[in-house]
Amino acid sequence: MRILFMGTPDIASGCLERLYNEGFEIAGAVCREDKPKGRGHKMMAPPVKMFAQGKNIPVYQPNTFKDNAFLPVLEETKPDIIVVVAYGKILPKYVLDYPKYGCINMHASKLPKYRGAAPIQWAIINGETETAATVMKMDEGLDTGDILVERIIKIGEYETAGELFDRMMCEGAQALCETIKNIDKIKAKKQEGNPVYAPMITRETAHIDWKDDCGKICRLICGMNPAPIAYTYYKGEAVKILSAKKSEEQGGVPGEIIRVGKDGMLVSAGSGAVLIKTVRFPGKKTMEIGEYIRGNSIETGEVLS
RNA sequence: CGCGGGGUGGAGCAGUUGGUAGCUCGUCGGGCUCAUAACCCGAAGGUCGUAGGUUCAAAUCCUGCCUCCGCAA
Repeated sequence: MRILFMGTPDIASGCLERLYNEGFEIAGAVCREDKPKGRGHKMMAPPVKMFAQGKNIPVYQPNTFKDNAFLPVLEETKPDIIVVVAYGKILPKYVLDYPKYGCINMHASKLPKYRGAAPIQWAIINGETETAATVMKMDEGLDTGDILVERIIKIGEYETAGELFDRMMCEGAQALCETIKNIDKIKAKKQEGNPVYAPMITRETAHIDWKDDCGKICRLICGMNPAPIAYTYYKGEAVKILSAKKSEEQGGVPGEIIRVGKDGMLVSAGSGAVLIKTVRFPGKKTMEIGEYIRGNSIETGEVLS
């Protein structure tokens, strides 16, 4: 079984690593092109490329699939199956049809919920108590393929997107292994239920609306961690909030800082309040509120926006 | 050449008209208290990132280097 792997970010790299360690034959790794990233805008190779290069797996970074542009790679690698994890581009039909076993995709949600770019984050933001690592047979739609393997994952109350990502990577990789090993026996199931889309997370998604319920705000904070990080404005400066707990305390207008102590900063919400524990002020590193107030001050009564 | 901030006792910070290094917390000792992460008294602990330069004198001005971080993508 020759596998052509397609994926770009960490979660894809983790799955590729697992497949590699399981001994599957990886004919090649396809990922998006290098992009200028980080401080100084240096060109950075995506995680999948980094891993593949370390294992001497051929890396392909096509800029387009139009007009059979990818055909030479398919003919060169001759995959029996293509495994896709967070690749970031739509595959045209000629690619989907090329391998004997078609293309399978690991998607980080319990389909048909959270089809799209940011399933993990939205599952957390919306307060789902469980999600899944789902492997489906790809078709031409966006995450609309028939389900092959589904591994349910419980979501903890204050679980961050980062934590869920890690577990998703494990379960997802496991699901992929199961699928590939039993590809002949597995019966695909149609997705059942109403689809829900998980659009890309933008900067605005991470902006806290203090008129929301305290529980929702906390979920947003968890769902936006470790990226892009939920934020609010304190005296005109964007302050990122890494962690917080909900509180039943009432008082003040939404966004008003009720009190500040070493256990955190209590901020009034639309209903209830939020005890902010970890923050990052502009130019500063991430700090617990208790640490921050030793050398800096936060004024009670200010209203965050 | 994307923009920007910082490296000062264990932690977070102050300290630019250059001239004895300070604050909050923590730590250690003691006291108070039924008791405490609370309070009071006291103590220890800093080559001010590094290499040079200017100067009678530099944490503070100039230059190179190392290094950490934030934003934007």
